[in-house]
Order: sequence, then structure tokens, then C-alpha cells
Amino acid sequence: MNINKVKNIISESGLKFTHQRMVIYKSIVDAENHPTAEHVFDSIKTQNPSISLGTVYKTLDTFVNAGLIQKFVDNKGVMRFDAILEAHSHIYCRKTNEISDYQNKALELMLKDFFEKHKIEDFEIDEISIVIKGQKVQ
Amino acid sequence: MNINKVKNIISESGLKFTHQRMVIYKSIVDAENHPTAEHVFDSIKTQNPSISLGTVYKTLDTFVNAGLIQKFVDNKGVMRFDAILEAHSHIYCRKTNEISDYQNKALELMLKDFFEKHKIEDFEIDEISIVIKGQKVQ
DNA sequence: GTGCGTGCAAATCGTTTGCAGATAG
DNA sequence: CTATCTGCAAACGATTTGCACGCAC
Repeated sequence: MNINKVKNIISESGLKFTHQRMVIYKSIVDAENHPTAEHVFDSIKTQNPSISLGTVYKTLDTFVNAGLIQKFVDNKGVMRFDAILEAHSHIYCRKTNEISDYQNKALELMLKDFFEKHKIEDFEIDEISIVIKGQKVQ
Repeated sequence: MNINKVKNIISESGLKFTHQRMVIYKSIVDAENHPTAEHVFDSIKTQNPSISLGTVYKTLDTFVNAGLIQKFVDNKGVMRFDAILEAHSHIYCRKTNEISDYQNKALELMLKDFFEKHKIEDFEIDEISIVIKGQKVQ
């Protein structure tokens, strides 16, 4: 993703635009999988040696609160970050420990429909996500 | 749950039966929600002052490996334990931070059916669970 | 100029580890 | 008797915090 676009995204959400925020946001958006704070730090520290891991944590948190990215906790209890705001469902591979997004409109509709018919007593559902565990084959 | 039943469950799974294992297992089975290791420790330490938190962690891990209980990681990255082996889906309340089990045969069948029709490429699914987030009302 | 952002180091929290002594089978 | 289990304390990894300085607006 190019610098101007990133600058717009950050500024428009009411945050000050800084170099650190730029590289951190870019790192998340460009990441293939769901990076941890440490992953982000590693991916940017060569180009930005003075950046601090604490800043990465604080900045990621700021982004989450601003709604720019989302976070979730993986199987091992480590925070993962993701710039795709729509996807909530994940596939965990026991073999490689990879985590991939799973998106399927039909499934979402089916679930929405199911829970409209099967309300949970005294509970208002905000979000439903699916966790698929298994392993890669071949 | 009564002592003899617990003793049988532990012994039959090939583990030595000890007082610590008994109270820890009982604590999980009798727990209403999904206790953390700390919760288990707190719930038993008054009656068993010499028990150690490290032992609680090790014992819970032993039980998980023996298939007696299951564990999962909550929103905050903390391990939770559960003696109900069948239930995999959970309801998280944003307001109270409570975690409840959700079990519904029809939903399970529907999901099983869905993923039989929509195979994930090069991936073998072992387990599907649902995470419902929202809040209690009234 | 002012308030928010950053870097650093220390602190915290949940969890794991290593080891010496205790105990179930 | 012996392998396994327990208790303790120290170590660990991920994350948070406090504070002085720096920089975007």
C-alpha cells in the first residue's frame, strides 16, 4: 500500500500522522497472515532501527481503538492483528500453526438466519465467528 | 461429584490417584463457568492450604493430555478449563466477561453439512466451533 | 506552544521449568 | 522399591506501565 493512502487513512481517523504509525500500519496491511506485535516489530526494525517494541504495542492498540485494524487471541494466547475488518472466522492448522482467514457469505447468512430463529435468552448477539481447526493435507 | 466416581475417572485414565488430583478435578467438574488455573487454585486452597499453584497448572495439563478435560484460550489470552468435552462453542459477554457454553445439535449438523459441501482446499477439518460475542440484556 | 506520541527500562501477569523430597502402586 | 507426583522458587514470554523527551499540529 502506498504512503499517501496510508497517511489519509490514519489522519482521517483523527490520529496524528507519524512515521512510526505509517510503517506499522503498512506492515499490518501488507502482511500475508495475522502478525503478532513481535512480527510487526521484526518486519520494520531493519528499516527503522530506533523504533521500540513498546511503541509497536501502543500503536497497534491505538489502531484497534480507532477501528483501523482488529485483534484476536490465538490458540497460544498471543495477540494477532489483522487489517481485514470484515473477516472474523479463522482456520487454524495444527501442523504448521498457520492461521488463515475464512470468509463465506453463504455461511454468514445461514448463521444469521439460524440465530434469528434460535435467540439466546436475555442475550444480544453482536458478532458470530467460526473457528476451524484441522490440518493441511498433501 | 462424589469421591469414588472421581477416583474411578482418574484411575481409569491411567493416572495415579492423589489427593491433589481429586480436588482439582472436582473443582473443574463442579465449576459453573470456565475456570482459570487461578480460579481452581483459589477454590481449593482454603481446604488444602499446602497445595501449590504450580501443581494446579501441571495437573490441569495432565488432565488435558489424558483427555479428561479440555482447555481453550479466552479473549484476554488466559487459559480456561472445562470438563464438558462435547461443547466447543462459547458465548462471551462484553459486559460481564462471562463465558458460557453453547450447545445445539441442529447447528452442529448444519455446519457439518455445510463444510461437507464446501470443502476447504488441501485442508482436513477436525473441529468446528462457534464464538458468539455480545451482551446480556435486562 | 501544547498535547499527544515515542523510546526506554522496569514492572506485571499468566504460565513453565528444574529440582529435591514425598508418595502411590 | 521405583516411577511418578508435588511444592517451591526461579525463569520465562508477552504485554503494560511510567516517565522524560520529541514532534505533529
